[in-house]
Amino acid sequence: MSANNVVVLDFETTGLSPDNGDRAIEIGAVKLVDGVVVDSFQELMNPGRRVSSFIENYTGISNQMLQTADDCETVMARFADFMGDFNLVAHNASFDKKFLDAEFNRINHQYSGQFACSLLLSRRINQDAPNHKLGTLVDYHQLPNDGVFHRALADATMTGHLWLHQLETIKQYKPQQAISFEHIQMITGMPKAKVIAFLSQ
DNA sequence: TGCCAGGCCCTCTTTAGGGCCTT
Repeated sequence: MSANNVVVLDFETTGLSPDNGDRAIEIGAVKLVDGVVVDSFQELMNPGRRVSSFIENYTGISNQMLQTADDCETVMARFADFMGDFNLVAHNASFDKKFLDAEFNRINHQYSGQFACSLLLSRRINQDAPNHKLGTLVDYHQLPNDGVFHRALADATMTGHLWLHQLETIKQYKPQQAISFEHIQMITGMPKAKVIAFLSQ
């Protein structure tokens, strides 16, 4: 499957670990088909308990905003319809996958898409970046943004731009080759030190 | 009461420790 056809997603959550009782409070996503945004998704969801002041300040999502939101199960069912069987991209995908799996488990939903991680890809193909935080990479690559950070759709949209930029970077090394999703996963799974040499072959 | 994430990756490594990322 082409790496240009993916759903790029981002969660805002009550904390770092669903194993510690944390829940999703917002999901945002963009659907890329042939490298173009054809659809987007953003919904707040009520986790059934108050979020900390740290999370309110970090995300700008207040307890008041969540009071009127649908519950997580309702929103995640709608998101399941949105993402379908698309492959998935996230920045530090291990984090978003943990929450996607935990929330989908609650509604007994299975999905077939595979995850790719723009953070791990950046560490391999942009070793000169100051660091690999999403905000830093948006500045470093001069990617489009509206100045909003730590909201789900804004972060998912910026990650989408980063992903497409990364595909272009790989194409410079492999101009004759169609870049597949499996190709990205292979590169990401390679030892970091060997990646540039591999791309230059 | 006291606890509080986890996978990746580098190095002063592998019988380990700590920084980077995500909220």
